[in-house]
Amino acid sequence: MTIVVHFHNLQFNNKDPVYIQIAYFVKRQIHLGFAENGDKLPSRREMAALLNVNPNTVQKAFKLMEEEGYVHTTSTQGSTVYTNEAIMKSIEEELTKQLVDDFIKSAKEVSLSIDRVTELLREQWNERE
Amino acid sequence: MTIVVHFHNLQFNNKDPVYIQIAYFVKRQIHLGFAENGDKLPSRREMAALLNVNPNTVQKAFKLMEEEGYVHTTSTQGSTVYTNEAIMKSIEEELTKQLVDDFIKSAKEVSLSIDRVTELLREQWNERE
DNA sequence: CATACTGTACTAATCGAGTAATACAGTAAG
DNA sequence: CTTACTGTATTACTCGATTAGTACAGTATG
Repeated sequence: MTIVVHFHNLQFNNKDPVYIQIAYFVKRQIHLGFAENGDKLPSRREMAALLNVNPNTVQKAFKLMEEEGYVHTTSTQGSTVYTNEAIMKSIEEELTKQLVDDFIKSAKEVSLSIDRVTELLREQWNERE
Repeated sequence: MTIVVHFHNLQFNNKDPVYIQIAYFVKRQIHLGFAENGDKLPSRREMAALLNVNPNTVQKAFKLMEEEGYVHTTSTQGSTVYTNEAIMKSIEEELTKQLVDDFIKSAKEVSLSIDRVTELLREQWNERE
C-alpha cells in the first residue's frame, strides 16, 4: 500500500516564502516520523491545487527538497520521500543543533552567560498560552 | 564634557539592512553601558561619511531609533542618547527575554523538550572557534 | 496512436525593501 | 546678513526575491 504524505494541516504564515514553507513542512514531517522513506508526494499540479498556489511555486519547493536530499523524483512517477540514517541525522542537525547554535551566537552577542540563559529558559518555557 | 558615542568598531554584515545594523549597534552600546543618557551622536552627514553610506540610510536608522525611544533629536543640536529605567528595561527585554522566547517557539516547533534543549546548550556553548 | 498524466525550462510580471539624489526649512555663530 | 551647520521630506532608482504564465518533452495506459 502506498502511503501518501498529505498536507491538510499545512497553513502558511505570511512572512516566509511559500516554497520555503512547503519544504520545511515536509522536512518536519520526516523529522517527526510522519513521513517515511518511499512515501509518495502529490504531483506538482495536484499540490498546487491543494494549496492554492502556482504550480511553479510548488516546483521550486520540490527543487529545493531534492537538492537537500530528502525527496527523489522520476520524470513520470512523481516524487517520493527519501530518507536513510544520514538524511535523518542531517535533518536532526539542522532542526536542533543548528537552531541551538544560532541561538547561542545571538545570546553571546548580547553578553548572556550560559547560566543566565538556562535560567531564562526555565522561566519562560511554560509561559506561553 | 560631552561624551560622543563612536562607531569605529561597527562593522557591517551583508545580510541585514544597514540602517537596522546601525540602530542595533546603538542599542547594544546602551545595553552594555557603553552609551549613556545624554551622550551625543554624530550628525546624519558625519555618520554617513564615517560609515561610508548614504545620509538617508543613516537618517532611516535615526528615525527607527527615535521611534524605539532611546534616541532624542532636536532640529539644530542633533541627536543624543536617551535612557531611563523603563528604556533600559525594554531593551533588556528585547535583547534577552524576546530572544529566548523566539528560540523557545522554534524549539517547540520541532518538538524539543526543555531538558533536551538545556543539554544541547551545555554541549554546544563552548564549542565555537 | 491518442489521451492524460508526469516533470521541467524559460520568460515575464509583480512587488517590496533598501538605498540614493535632491531640495527645503530652520538656527547658531561670525 | 551670510555661512555653515543642523534635521527632514519627497521622489526616484535599483535590485533581488517571489510568484506566475506558458510551452515543451517524456511516458504510462487504454
